[in-house]
Parts: sequence; C-alpha cells; structure tokens
Amino acid sequence: MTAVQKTAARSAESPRRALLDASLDLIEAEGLEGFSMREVARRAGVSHQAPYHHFPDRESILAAIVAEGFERLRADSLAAVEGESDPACRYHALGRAYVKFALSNPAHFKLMFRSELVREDKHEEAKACAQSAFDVLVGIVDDVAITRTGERDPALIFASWSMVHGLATLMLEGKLDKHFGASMDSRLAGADSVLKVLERVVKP
Amino acid sequence: MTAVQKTAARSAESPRRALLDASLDLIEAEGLEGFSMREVARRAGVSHQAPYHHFPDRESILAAIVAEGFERLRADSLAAVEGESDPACRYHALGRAYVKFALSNPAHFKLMFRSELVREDKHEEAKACAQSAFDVLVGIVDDVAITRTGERDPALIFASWSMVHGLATLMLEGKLDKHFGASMDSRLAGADSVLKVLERVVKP
DNA sequence: GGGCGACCCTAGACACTGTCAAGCCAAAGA
DNA sequence: TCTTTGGCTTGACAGTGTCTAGGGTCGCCC
Repeated sequence: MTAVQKTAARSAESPRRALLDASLDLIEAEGLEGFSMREVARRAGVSHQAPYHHFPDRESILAAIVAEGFERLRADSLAAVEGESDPACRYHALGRAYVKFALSNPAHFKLMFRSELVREDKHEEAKACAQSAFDVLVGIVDDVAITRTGERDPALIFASWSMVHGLATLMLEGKLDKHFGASMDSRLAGADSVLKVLERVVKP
Repeated sequence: MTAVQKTAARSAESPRRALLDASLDLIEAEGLEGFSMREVARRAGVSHQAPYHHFPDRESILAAIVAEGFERLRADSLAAVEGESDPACRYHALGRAYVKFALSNPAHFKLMFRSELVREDKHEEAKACAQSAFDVLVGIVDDVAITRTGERDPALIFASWSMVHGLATLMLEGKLDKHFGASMDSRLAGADSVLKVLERVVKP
C-alpha cells in the first residue's frame, strides 16, 4: 500500500481531511523543513493548487495541524493522569506524558511551538486548543500545590511547564543523547530522573 | 549609513567576516525564516554566488553562526557569575544570564538549537563551542550541589538546563506573554520568580 | 428542462530560493 | 614568465509559495 493509498483510505470523507492527513504524514516523514504545499498536494494526489481551495495559505494548514497537536496533547495528558489519584503521582504522570508526546511526534511537537511558522493571534482555533491543553496542566499543578501547602503556587506552574518543555526540546534536538541515549526507553528513563528533581519541591 | 555600509565598516578585514556579520544582521532583523544566502550576499554587496566561495553551503554558514552564538553564551555566563562567590548566587545568576541571552538574541538563540538547520555531527566547531558553554553550566551546578550535599548531582544538571532552556524557549515563542508581559524587564522578573522554584531544591 | 451557485479542481505564470558550472581578473610565488 | 590561488561574476536549473484565470459537476429553484 503506497503512502498515497494509505492517506486516501484513512480519509475518504473530505478533501480537507485528506490534505491534513497527507500533511501529517509528510511532516513526520520528512520533518518540518521537508514540508511543502506542493508535496502535500502530490501526496494527496491532486494538483499543486488544490490545497489552496481548502486553506487560504501555507500558514493556515500548519495552524490546523497545530490545533490538532494541542488537542492530542490534551487527550494524552488526561489519559495519563486518569488512573492516578495521588496529586504527586498525577503530577509526575503529566510530565512524563508531555515528554512522551514530544518524543513520539517530534516534528508535530516542534511545529506547535514555532511562532514564526504559525502566529497564534492569527489563528484562533490553534490558540484555543493550546489554551485547553495548558488548562489541564494548570489544574494538575494547582492540585499538587494546594495539597501540599493549602494554596496555589503560580510560579510552580511555569517552572513545571518550563522544565518539561525544555527537557522535551533538548531531547528532540539531540542535545541530551550523549547522556541519555537516543532510544525512546532510555530517554523516558532519563526524563523520569530529571522530573524527580523538581518533584523534590512538591514532596515532603 | 546603510546596512550595507555598516556591515562593511564593521568588518573590512575579511570577506568571510563580512558575510558572517551580514548574516547576523539579517537573522536578527528578519528572523530565521527571513534568512537566505542571496539576501546575505545582497547585504554584503556581492553577487549571489560569492558566499559559496567562503562556505560550502547554507548549513555551513549557519554552523559558523551557531559556533559564535555558543561562544557568546559562554562568555555571558562567565561574566554573569564572575562577581558572585556564593554558589547559590552563582547558580541563580547563570540561569538569569541564560534567559537574558536568549531574550537579547532571539533568532540567534533559536538557531543554536535547531538541529534540522545545523547538524552538529557535521560541524565540529559548532559542536565544540556548544560543549564549552555546557561545561560552564556543569561546573556551576556541581558547585552548588557539592556545597549542599557533598556530592555531585547529575540529574540536577539536566533539570537546571531543561528549566532555563524551556523558560527561554517558551518566552521567545510568546507562550508566556499573557502572564509575564513581553518587555525585557517584565520577562526577566518573571524568570527570576520561576528560577526560584528550582532553587528551593538547592537551598536549606 | 434550464439556469444558477457552491464546491472542487486544474493550468500557467511570477518572483523567489539553494546550488551547480563555467569563467574572469589581479596578486603572488616559482 | 608561467602558474597557482583567492575572490568574484554571470547564467542556468529545479524547487518553492502564491496569484490569476478558468473548467467541470453537482443539487436546487423557477
């Protein structure tokens, strides 16, 4: 089954959906630099201009992909904490899910944080999805802070986000390979050890 | 004085230097997406092919810029901790310097961590400069850990790097503007408050 | 039935990009 | 004096995002 057939089978419904799926395939296969409107069209089996019927420009198709990314991240985060009831465990599970999401969808994750490629003030849907994903994080961090000290700790929210985001980013860029290796398992193990450092702040 | 003249005046010495300076001007003025070999040539006042006489390809000129970036980051880091003698103060000063460097040289900083644009295994100089900058961080984090517990704490190194790097990245991408504002001062104040969270780990 | 608009698509052009190939010219070394 | 080297130019090529201008096929309403 070719890539084109695969894409076609998965998204026979609407041409817009087919273009988005072709874009996702392309982006994970060739990376962000390999993305082009013309290659998307080629993979979707249409002319180079067809995508412009469904998206006004390149940035808009990328914005739609970003929105999907934040939706998936939100879903993954919720799924990861679902089984846990202890706030500290939920906190750890969330951090791990964030890193795992990034490692599993490297190009997609990078795109979600490239403001030159997708300016969120021009794309409300992407912005809203990003906010929803962020809200999940806020809830979980607040829980752990309130359980521990009885009050919210706004700085802890941004510290936590910065930590997991930096960790994911550095791993994706290969900056930590020398220390943690490049496989999914070894990287996740490394992430666990790093996340535990910040957890010292929220544990007795 | 035009941009071309400015570049020429600053780097009359060597054409290679002039090209690098033109690239830096361009990159900070137009961002990473605005960088092109032809525009660099235009700014340096030479033909579109001249840069290829000094750099084999686009990636190589970017690699040279990356190397300079890590050198500057290293120098800034050393300068920031120079006055301090208390390990905890040095630790905080380093984190602040990292964020300040990123905020002061946004496009340059982003480029330093874009492995698709510059693959470090192909560019030894960039790799070595990155390592030197990293070594400064290792020394300062080790100091604070040893002072506190008597032994090194490798996970703290990566936790610290992840935190400052994530913070810098999220700020550069505008993801924290809603909470910290977009000015240099308000962002640095926000960074201070976030960095203090991790410092709870290394303080009594 | 005939007209009409919405939807989906194509074809051709434009200016831009990175890079290859070929060659020009002055200074320097043998 | 001849040759090499360093620094540059011009011209081409295929690729890009996007503009303009059109074609075809539905379902719907008169």
